Amino acid sequence: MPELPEVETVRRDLEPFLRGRVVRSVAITRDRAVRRQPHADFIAALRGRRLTDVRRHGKFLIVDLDGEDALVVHLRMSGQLRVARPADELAKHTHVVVDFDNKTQLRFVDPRTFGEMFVDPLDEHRRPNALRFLGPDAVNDKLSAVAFHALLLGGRTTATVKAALLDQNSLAGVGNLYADEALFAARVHPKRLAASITSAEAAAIRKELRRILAAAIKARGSSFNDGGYVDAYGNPGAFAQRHKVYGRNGQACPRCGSAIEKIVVAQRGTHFCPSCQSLPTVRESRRVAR
DNA sequence: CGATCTACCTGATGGC
DNA sequence: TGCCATCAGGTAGATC
Repeated sequence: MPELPEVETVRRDLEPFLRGRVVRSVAITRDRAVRRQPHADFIAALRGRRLTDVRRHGKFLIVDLDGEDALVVHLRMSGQLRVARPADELAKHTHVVVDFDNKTQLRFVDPRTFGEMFVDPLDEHRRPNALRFLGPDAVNDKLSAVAFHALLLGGRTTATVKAALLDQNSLAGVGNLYADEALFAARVHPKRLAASITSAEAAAIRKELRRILAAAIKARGSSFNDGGYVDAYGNPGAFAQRHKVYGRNGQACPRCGSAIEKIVVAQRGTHFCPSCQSLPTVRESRRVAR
């Protein structure tokens, strides 16, 4: 499932490929792939436009058009953006094909159809209107430790720290996998109340999160056998083998040897080490018991 | 208001 | 072997 490192890898693949290209035609073969606007509007907004840049905010890709709007893409669970030539075999679940002026194509492939594309106006900060709700990007250098702590607290009362990390309105880009890995590295229990996180703990979570995201980008993301995430050329990333807890329930904790457990937190499968991630206080345990 | 629940999907997996 | 039930997961929108 693409999260920040995977989307960033795709962005880096696509930038040299898309920059300067002019859209010749657009074909939508699955209605749901473009659902925020009429298909005709989407196609008309793209045809004849030149692509000037490829950016990312959280898990959203933003492809700038020459003007005041952008093509926005979210891969959700199973979406892929693939570069291709017109003669290349069409993969199953290909829902959108964009043809360019140099006989190349960008293809949107998405088995679970949760992903989507849309064209959206940019505001004065060149942010798409629909992405105004997003918090700062998780790898934004300007996000200080103090600001990060404030984001985690965020007026929350009963929400867990894991829920806070997953909240894209607070912090953009962290999904289930990297939330688990960061909390393990920072030795913070996923069920801890966000409101109880100290500044020292927040600093540790921020530091580990940034370290892990950077390492995952360097490894070109996390891929699984389910064929979910691959880069723009169809190649898997190499970071999954370095996961410490995600998908490793029952295995030995690499730090203390205890068995990794899988529980449900914030309605998500959550992996953690019960002995070396600080336990919630008794009072917190009672609050988040259900 | 914050927090939680549900819908949206399909491929993979497990049980019988 | 085949069939069915279950699960996974990000976000929007509804509900608590």
